[in-house]
Amino acid sequence: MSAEERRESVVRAAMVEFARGGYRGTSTEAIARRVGVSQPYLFRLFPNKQAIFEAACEYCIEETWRVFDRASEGLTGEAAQDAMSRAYVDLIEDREQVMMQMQMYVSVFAAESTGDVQVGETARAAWLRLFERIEERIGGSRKEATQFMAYGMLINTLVGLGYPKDHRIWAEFEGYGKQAGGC
Amino acid sequence: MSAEERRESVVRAAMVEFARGGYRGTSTEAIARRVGVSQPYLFRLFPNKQAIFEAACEYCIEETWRVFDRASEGLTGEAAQDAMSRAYVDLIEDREQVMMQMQMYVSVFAAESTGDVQVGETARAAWLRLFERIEERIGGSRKEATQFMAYGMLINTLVGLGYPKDHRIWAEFEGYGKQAGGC
DNA sequence: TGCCAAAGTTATTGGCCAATCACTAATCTC
DNA sequence: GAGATTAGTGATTGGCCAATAACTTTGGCA
Repeated sequence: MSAEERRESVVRAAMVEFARGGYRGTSTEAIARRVGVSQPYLFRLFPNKQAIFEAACEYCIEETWRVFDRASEGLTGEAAQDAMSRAYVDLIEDREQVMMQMQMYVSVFAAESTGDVQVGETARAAWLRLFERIEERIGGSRKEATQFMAYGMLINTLVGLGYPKDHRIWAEFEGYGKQAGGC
Repeated sequence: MSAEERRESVVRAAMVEFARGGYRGTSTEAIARRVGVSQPYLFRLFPNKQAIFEAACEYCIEETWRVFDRASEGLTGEAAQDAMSRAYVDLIEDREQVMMQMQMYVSVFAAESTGDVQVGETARAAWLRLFERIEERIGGSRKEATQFMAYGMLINTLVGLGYPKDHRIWAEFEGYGKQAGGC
């Protein structure tokens, strides 16, 4: 397998592991095991652990956009928003995707505390890009986009906390744990 | 100082440290240093590190409610909601408070992966209690309460990512980085 | 076929950290 | 002021982990 292909498989594996354990709670050993290579080899593909984490963050945000994009292709306004809402409800079945997002959010502060501002800048840029793409797809309404993201972040929280699908806290989110949607 | 008083000062210090480093990224040594006691003494006050973390989670959620409660005392409906919105905008000046919440959200998944379901149950119960108190204060509207929480979680995310106050991403949140409020 | 570059491994190290143990200092109570 | 309870410390240990260095395997192509 080429280095480039390996790098991508590392990023995917890293996403799963980091989603679970966070930056500090995930060993490079665990990532390597999941990929099926030796632990030191990761350091041939990436300069250090931090770089793997950053790649996983970017990948995760891009992946989220791909899901929204595919779901709302050719749509605009409310129709696009509905389509993306439904897509997100599907996406969160994959708890790892959501948790990696959350890990990204908490890691910026930690990184800043150790003097590393790079992580924060990368993360802010990635998130802003996602926001603006959604805003555009919805039809340029900042207010709508903000609300869309707000509900998304609440969903992330509820997923993180692990409320079961049929818990009453999900009541306002039609379509999750039920048949069909349109949030 | 009595053991009970010490325990509380440990929890407060733990909140600050965990907010920054997360569960795995925070050493008991760091917490002890902040409190001003020796590291082994923490294990006289708490059975283990996990217990300190859980106490910090509960404290953090309670603290959040106290802020809302104080701000909206005697109010109901929209007035209460406005008051709480404004109070939250003040609260997030203290980035640690917000980050501890986020750490709590991401730690449940990690704990579950190691077979510990206790953390999750504690966290879900604490969060649900906060939600229901807010819901009641607002006047019993689940929809309004959900929206309130949703915007709260978005704010948490933006704080986590560290967008400066005057960044355009905050545009929808009147009162943050500006003079007055009413979100 | 033989070579070389890219892919990949084993062994190791130095640092960190939760938790335990054995011990000391202060405070209270009669 | 003795005796006991409570607050608190120093030293240690066993396990984990990021990163490095030195070495081996594999595949393509002249």
